[in-house]
Amino acid sequence: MNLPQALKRPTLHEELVERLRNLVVEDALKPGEKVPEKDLCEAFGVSRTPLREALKVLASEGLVVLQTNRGARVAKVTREELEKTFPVIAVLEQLAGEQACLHLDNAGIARIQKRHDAMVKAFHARDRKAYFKANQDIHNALIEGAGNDILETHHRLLAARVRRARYMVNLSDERWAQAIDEHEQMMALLHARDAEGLGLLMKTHMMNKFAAHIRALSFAEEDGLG
Amino acid sequence: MNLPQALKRPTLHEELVERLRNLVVEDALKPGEKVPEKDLCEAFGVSRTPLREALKVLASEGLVVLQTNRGARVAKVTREELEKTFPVIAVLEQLAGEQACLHLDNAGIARIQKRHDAMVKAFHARDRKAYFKANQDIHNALIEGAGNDILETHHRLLAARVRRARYMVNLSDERWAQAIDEHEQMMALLHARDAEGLGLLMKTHMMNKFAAHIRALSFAEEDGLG
DNA sequence: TGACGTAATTATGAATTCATAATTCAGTCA
DNA sequence: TGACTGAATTATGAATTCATAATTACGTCA
Repeated sequence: MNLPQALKRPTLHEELVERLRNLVVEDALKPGEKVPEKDLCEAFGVSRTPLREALKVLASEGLVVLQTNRGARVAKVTREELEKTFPVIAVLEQLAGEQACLHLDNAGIARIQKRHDAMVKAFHARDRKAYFKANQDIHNALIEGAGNDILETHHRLLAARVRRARYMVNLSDERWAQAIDEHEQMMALLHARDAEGLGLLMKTHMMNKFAAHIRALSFAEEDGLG
Repeated sequence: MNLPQALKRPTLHEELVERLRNLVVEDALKPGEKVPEKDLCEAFGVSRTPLREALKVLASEGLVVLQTNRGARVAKVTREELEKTFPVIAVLEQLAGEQACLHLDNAGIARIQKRHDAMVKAFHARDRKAYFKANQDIHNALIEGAGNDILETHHRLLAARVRRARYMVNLSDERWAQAIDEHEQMMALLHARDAEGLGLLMKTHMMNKFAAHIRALSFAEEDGLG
């Protein structure tokens, strides 16, 4: 029998970690900006203690940077950091791809296929927002499909740090088409349950994504937006 | 010019994270045990506030588990968790091996060779403790050699969670000899700067290590020590 | 006018306090 | 004796307070 774990009520600091993380990822708190402790306390209606606890956790995740006696700032996502983060995400996705092939049942694969179809539809409709969302869903589903929560946790931590950057670049039509093509191949390999193949493809897919981002970032920097 | 980053004095909670982490990794606080908030406050001579902040961080690292209104316990390292953690460490080491080949200069490789020699010496002297330390040093040096602090951070987080388990198993003579052999090959590939080769070997090396641990753990469980 | 030094203000780290949930323990009754 | 009840104790989460570092505002002098 599967007894429910001693039920877990949330504490303030846990909720705050969630909500602050969202503020950062959704760009309500911008990189480099100070995290206004007092204002946030008022906004959330809590005292400083749980909020500060939450900030410590976010700092350990790398989403904010703490400066002694000078409070917290939202971490900047530098190009250098992207260059270090993407390869790590890539190998985690590779592992996820391999494991997903082994662990997912047919129903699980069908669910991913559905999302894939939605993504292709968004591509043809040139709906970038829907595409982005579906894409994210697929990757998350594959990670989940690996059935390894340690892998999932670390992937999530890393993905959170670059997600903001990923919202900002609007990929070129070429890259977009290429990405769709890669995803088609991924689905084929998943259906064939070619673990090694899917792993390798997911890694290169991620590195291609990365290269596109760096390129886009270069243009942005030239335009003085970096 | 390379300006020093706004110099960073440590805060109490940061020091406490360090010291508590050590207590857990070095097995002074045992898995499943309650973390005695009050005692630790007295021992460290601090109030509960910074200590609790530190516990939140450790919880986000997975070293302790928080239960609402029931305090913190040292996380148990179950076999299931080992089974999920090792593959992730393995792919991170693979990446590290690849990158280290590309980034390390000759001096860096020489430093690792020195540690390797020390490890081989400890092996011949059958000094398990010295071997374990040298082994750890080598792996850490290779990770560092990759020159990717994101990779390093996540490797450290994962390694911390299994280190305790790794202290406990005493590897068989066969496995020990095999490990030495694998390390000899690693050095050869590093000198040859065969990035792909070293990456693959480090991955399988880690998975072999893992298999040996699981075997040892099985015997321990049969002996009723699990 | 503008750079410098100093006082006032604010923000931060950490200790303390407070309300409440969990645990312990004594007492009761079957 | 042993399971149950409820009061006493303790531990925990969160608010508040306090000391000090950082920042801002202001006044002085070149």
